[in-house]
Amino acid sequence: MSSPAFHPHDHGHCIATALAQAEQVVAARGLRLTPVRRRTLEILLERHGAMGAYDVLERLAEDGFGHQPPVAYRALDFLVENGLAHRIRRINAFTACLHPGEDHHAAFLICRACNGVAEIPAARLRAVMEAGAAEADFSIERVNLEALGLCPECRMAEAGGKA
Amino acid sequence: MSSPAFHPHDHGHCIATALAQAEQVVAARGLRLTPVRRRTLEILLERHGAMGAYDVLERLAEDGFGHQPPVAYRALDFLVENGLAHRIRRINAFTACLHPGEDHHAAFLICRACNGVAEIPAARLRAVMEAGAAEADFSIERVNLEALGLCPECRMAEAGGKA
DNA sequence: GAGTGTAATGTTACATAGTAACATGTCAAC
DNA sequence: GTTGACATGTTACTATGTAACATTACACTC
Repeated sequence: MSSPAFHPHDHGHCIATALAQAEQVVAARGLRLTPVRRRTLEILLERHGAMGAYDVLERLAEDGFGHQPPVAYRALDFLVENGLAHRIRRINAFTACLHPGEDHHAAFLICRACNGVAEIPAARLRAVMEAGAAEADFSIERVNLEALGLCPECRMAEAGGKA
Repeated sequence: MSSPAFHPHDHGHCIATALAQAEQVVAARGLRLTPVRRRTLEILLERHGAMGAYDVLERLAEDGFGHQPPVAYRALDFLVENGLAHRIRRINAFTACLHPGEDHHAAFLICRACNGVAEIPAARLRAVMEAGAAEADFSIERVNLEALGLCPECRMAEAGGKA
């Protein structure tokens, strides 16, 4: 299953795996997964949702880290640059990457109700995009592939109206 | 050619066509292309680039319209909702739609150097995205498909370094 | 052609998101 | 034990986006 985000699963396993992989990726690049960075990743991993930088910052502050925006942005940028997290422009938020190190291109399904984010493989999407770009003689460096909608749970809730 | 943005062309024609089509679309929906809205569209159409809301606002203010952010955001939102313009999240900007009324799904090629934006057809991209979403039982409502990179001109300029 | 309802425009005031610049701290290597 | 590089922290600010409400324009009715 490519996107467990919207289905029940052993989430502790998600976290452990992702953290372990993160350690590897970072070590392999001769970088350091410092306390702030690690904690930031953990915060993102706690749920399959997107979090705004300021929400992350609040959590970091509670844990004794700095209280100012750059603290969060620096850690988040580090994670994004190293493929350990993704930035979701559509909602100005960040989400942990579930399979880092695979140098994948991901696309995102964003639930507008619960803010959940599922990551789906985007190799084909990327290829199609490249083809379109080639026609315009445009060279792609990065892509943002994001869809907004409703996850199964929230769709049921909306349709049923059984609050 | 699907994306004239990065190639020489009769730009006056672009503008005239888009404005005429805008009139039609709006009329067909029983809405009004008021002065602010029309002027906002013209401003966007002046170039095949993306403009921030505050840049648009500045231009509107010069022309005697309101000076406050909601003035620009309302006009821009109106245009986006009616398919006359697109919002490019990646760079927090807006761009005129070159073929409104076709109820198309567009993807965007954004030049990071000159801020130019080309619109490419995204029917296939959308279909691929839908397929991925279906696997996760996710229902898509809107998509953002954006690529950042270099347009032909800017790539030449960068490569050559012949300033 | 005065009155009324609705949509559009305008304003103030604020909320949220992101960054530049610089001071301080940490730590490995020499 | 000093140096250099990187990481963390701060202040202060810029940029982007909205909520709430006052005012105006306009179509429609009587």
